[in-house]
Amino acid sequence: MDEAAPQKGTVTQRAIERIKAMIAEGRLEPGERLPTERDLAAQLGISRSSMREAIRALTVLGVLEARHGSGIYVTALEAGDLLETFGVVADLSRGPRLVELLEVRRVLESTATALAAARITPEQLAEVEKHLTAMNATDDPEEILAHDLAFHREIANAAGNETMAAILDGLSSRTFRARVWRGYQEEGAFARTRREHAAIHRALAARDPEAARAAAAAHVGEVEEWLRAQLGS
Amino acid sequence: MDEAAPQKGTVTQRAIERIKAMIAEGRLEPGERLPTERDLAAQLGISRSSMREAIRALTVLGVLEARHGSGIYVTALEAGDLLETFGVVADLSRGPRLVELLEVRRVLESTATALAAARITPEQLAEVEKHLTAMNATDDPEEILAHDLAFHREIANAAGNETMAAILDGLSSRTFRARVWRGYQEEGAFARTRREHAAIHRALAARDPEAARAAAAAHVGEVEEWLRAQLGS
DNA sequence: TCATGAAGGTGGTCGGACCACTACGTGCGA
DNA sequence: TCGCACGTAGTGGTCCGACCACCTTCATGA
Repeated sequence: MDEAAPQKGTVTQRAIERIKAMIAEGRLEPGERLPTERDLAAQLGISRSSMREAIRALTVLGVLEARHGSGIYVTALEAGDLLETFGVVADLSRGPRLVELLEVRRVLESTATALAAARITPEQLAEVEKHLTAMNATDDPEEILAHDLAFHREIANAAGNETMAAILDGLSSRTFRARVWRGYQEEGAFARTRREHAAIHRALAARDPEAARAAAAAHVGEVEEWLRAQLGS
Repeated sequence: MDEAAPQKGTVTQRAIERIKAMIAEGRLEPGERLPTERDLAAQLGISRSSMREAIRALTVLGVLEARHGSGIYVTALEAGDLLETFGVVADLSRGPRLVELLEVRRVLESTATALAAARITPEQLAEVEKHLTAMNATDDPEEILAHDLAFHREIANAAGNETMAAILDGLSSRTFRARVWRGYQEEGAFARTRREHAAIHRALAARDPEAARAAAAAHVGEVEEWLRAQLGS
């Protein structure tokens, strides 16, 4: 009775779609445990090998999570889970595409910073300050980079839009920033970066969304312009 | 005990990282053909099964492309290839996260429309008009949706940022819009949508970026507000 | 010269075997 | 009775070998 199977694509691809559909239709809830690989394979009438490939694919997409010895589970399906793969884009992009990514980041980062200025709590602001001072208190590039990332991440979180924060996180993935900032900082951009960070912080403390937007846009824009110039030469 | 044991994660996961690194380091160029699955597995000292899972994972991420009978190739690594998975996010998001996604789309769409107003060519503008009139000339929801998507896609392309266009494409994936718009249009929003689309087109034709930005923001914002209200009730 | 088809190579699928880890219940000892 | 160690079943992780489906290439012959 379960014949009439449309032979489109590979069996693995079909399995991926089936599982995705099950989740989209609500037949599988976030956090729920799936049947075993062996059972799932039997249900869809495919081999365990093919089913494993499908599961692996959905795992890297952040949809499923496999726990060795325990079972396969649907993730919480939160923004962070599903947008983790965004980092891959940033890591594998080169040349003009890097500028485009920074352009997207400038747009989102400025908006997020503006929102944060209106919504940030005193606790979150204190956290931002912590990373700001820590960033200025060291000369270790690695440490600076880490606090720089945390600085912007905290702001993005304060904006109250998890999806936006997750995208920005991907756009600022460690390897991405390391690649771009290495050259940028070598040109003595430390002082400028500090001033820009200070300006962002001032705008947040003053609860001034427009100033925050401008400061964030200028901050990312500086890097963007530098990179554009680099590619031109 | 163990000497130089990189035993972190599964072998498949390590294989994924290895291949990704090879591409990031430029040892594999876009479009280049990889060794066979069997050779790759031998090179990394793992089984073909595990290697296949790694390849499948990178395939769904849009990094690799497997051609049956021919070989495995690195994709062009363009924005569209890597951001195809973005649609999964839109398809599997529910509740409050849908509003967040629309918020992101509002920010990016308004920026893209503003850029398009400054950069769009007469040919592209004609294409936009084509979809606008086609959209208004039918009552078939499916057709309207298709032209609606094409309308915004053409504008995003005219903005000149492929990455941004690809993200917007994912945020407007067919199933995503179908889910949200079904209810939205049922409330007789057709007339309002037409007015908004007309306003966007006018701004584009007038090469007025600020007007275009405002019109696009209002357009997405309407849906956003409606969805927010839906979730509240 | 060009259509044809045979052959080899490649990804796709399958089934089974075994390993590594987890979860849970049993039973021992305190 | 309680607590903990241990054993055991079940699960995902890995490997192997075989075969199938498809593409590419090239020798063949009209």
